[in-house]
Amino acid sequence: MSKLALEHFLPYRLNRLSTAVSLRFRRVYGPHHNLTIPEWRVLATLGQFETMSAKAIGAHSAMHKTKVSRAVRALEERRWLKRRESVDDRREEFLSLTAQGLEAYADIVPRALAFEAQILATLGPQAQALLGALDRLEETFEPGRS
Amino acid sequence: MSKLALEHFLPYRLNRLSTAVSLRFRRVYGPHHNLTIPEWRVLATLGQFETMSAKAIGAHSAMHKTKVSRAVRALEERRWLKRRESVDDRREEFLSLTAQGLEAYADIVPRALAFEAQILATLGPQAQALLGALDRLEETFEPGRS
DNA sequence: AATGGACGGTTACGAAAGCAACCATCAAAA
DNA sequence: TTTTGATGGTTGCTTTCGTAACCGTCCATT
Repeated sequence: MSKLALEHFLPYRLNRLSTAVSLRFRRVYGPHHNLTIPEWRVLATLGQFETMSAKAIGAHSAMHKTKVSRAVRALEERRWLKRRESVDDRREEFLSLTAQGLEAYADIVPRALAFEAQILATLGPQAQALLGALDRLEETFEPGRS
Repeated sequence: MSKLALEHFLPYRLNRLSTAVSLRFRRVYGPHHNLTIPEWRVLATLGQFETMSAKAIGAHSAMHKTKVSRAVRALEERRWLKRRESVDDRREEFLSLTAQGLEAYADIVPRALAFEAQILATLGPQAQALLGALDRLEETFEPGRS
C-alpha cells in the first residue's frame, strides 16, 4: 500500500509556505498593524492604478466581490479611500486613495519591496528558478490572467 | 515614488498559487467530496504514522490544536478514526484510523501522488528548482521543523 | 499528602470568508 | 415605453478559524 509523507507533499508545502510568508509580511505593515490582507490588496491595487471600480479591483487582486466590498468600506472608514460615483453608469463607483491613503501606501511599499528582495536574496541564484516555476504554475492553474 | 505591481509580488503570488492548488486538489478526494483540508491532514498523518496523539498530529501537520480537535471529531463521526485512551497519561488519547479510514486513505493517496506528479511533470526540469527553493524557504521561514 | 504550575484536549466567543439573495441600474428587445 | 435579463455592489446567513478560557490530569516541590 502506497504511503504519502505529508511534509513533502507539494500542496501542503505550498500552503504552509504561503501562510508563513503572509504572516511574516504582516510585520511590514509597520505602524499600520491592524491592516488585513484584503485591505492591503485594495490599497496596493489603487496605489498601482489610481482609480478603479470595485469589480476591477477584485479582478486584479483575485478577491471575491464581497471581500472587496468589505475591505473598501474598512479603508473608507480609515479615511484612506474615497468613492466617486460614476456618471455614465450609476451602479458602479470609482474608488481612489485619499492623501492619507497615498501616504500609507508610500510608507508600506518600500518595505514590502525590501521584504520581497530579502526573500529573493536568501534564495540567491535559486530565485530565478522559483519565479520561473511560479510563472509556469500560474499559467497552469490560473488561466485567464494576463 | 516607488510603486508595486501586486500581480508580481511574491507573497501575493504564493498565496494565489497555494489556494489554486488546494482547490484543484479537492477534486482528488474523489467520492469523498466533503472532506476538508484539516480532515485530510489528519487522515494523511495517521495513515503515515498509524497512531498518534492529537498534539503530535498538530505538530506534524502544522495545525492549531483546535483545528485538530475539530477535524478529529469530524473523522470520528465519519467512522474513519478511533480513539484509545492512554493508560500512563490519561490526558492524551491515541488516535488511529479504522478499517474504513484506512480504506479511504488507500483510495486517496495514489490519486494525491498522481496529482503531485502531474504538477511536477508540467514543470519538467524546473521541478527540482522549485523543490530546492521550497527547501530553502521553509528553512528560513519555518525553523524548528525536522 | 497537599499544592501549584504545566500540559493535552475541548469549548465558547468573536472575526473573517463565501454563497446566495437582494437592490438599484443599465441595455436590449418587444 | 415597457419588460426582461444582466451587472455592480451590499447584506444576511452559515461555516471556518484562532484566541482565550476552561477541565481534568500529571508532576515537582514542599
